[in-house]
Amino acid sequence: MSFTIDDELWSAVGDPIRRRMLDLLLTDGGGTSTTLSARLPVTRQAVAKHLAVLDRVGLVHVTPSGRERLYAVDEAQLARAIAQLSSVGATWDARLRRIKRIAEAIQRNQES
Amino acid sequence: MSFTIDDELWSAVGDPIRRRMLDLLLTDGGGTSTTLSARLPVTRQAVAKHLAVLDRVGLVHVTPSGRERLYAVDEAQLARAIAQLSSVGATWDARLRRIKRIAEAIQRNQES
DNA sequence: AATTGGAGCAACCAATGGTTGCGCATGATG
DNA sequence: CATCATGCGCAACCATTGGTTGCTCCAATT
Repeated sequence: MSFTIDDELWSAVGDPIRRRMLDLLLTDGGGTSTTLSARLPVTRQAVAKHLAVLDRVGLVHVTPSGRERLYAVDEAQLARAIAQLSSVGATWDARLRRIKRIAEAIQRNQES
Repeated sequence: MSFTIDDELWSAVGDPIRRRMLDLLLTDGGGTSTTLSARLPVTRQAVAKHLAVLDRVGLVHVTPSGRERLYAVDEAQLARAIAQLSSVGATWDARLRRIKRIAEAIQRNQES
């Protein structure tokens, strides 16, 4: 039980386009809806919507500069998202291992 | 670039309900749409649709038994999904660390 | 044979990710 | 200074998806 995970955060990084956006923002150190859309297979408007989602969950923050709106990754929040990802992965991993252990125990029992 | 990630697999585990379903299937060792829906905040039909999604990407498999259809987690496929999760996490983590390193280097430069 | 209960199917609804088209404001250019 | 052009936001619209209800069907139990 007890999903320590923040569903909003997860679903924010659940979208493949948003993951690529985070990737671009990380490697380029920032970007606008226009610059991002130039490197993605979707329109500027779609990118803007995604940026709004990422902004809502705090994964990016924006700094207006003239007529541009420059977005950059919030590193602390991304770190939290990463932690939650690996947390769920670890949980499942542990369960899989437990199942395997039990299965092996049963097999040992049957052999004896 | 090169997203080694299988978007279908990711988006399958991207849904919070489906994650909880996988969780239940893992802990209980299997279940049907009816038994799962009893422990989830959605209807049997919704669960059935989710099971169809999980089945399509191979995260679960079904064994008909009488009038029931028993679903269980495909451990190998789940293991692959976990690997991809942690892979993306590791990538981002590395990028964050690199950024931090660069930032520190700059700061050291400015101090000198 | 009648009843019960699990599962599938269809219609429908809301939210989301995508598009196009437009207007607006601000920075660059003559 | 006037004009051009560009970056952005807003609105309407469409397709897909996750959810519901209502029904039928089929197999197990009694």
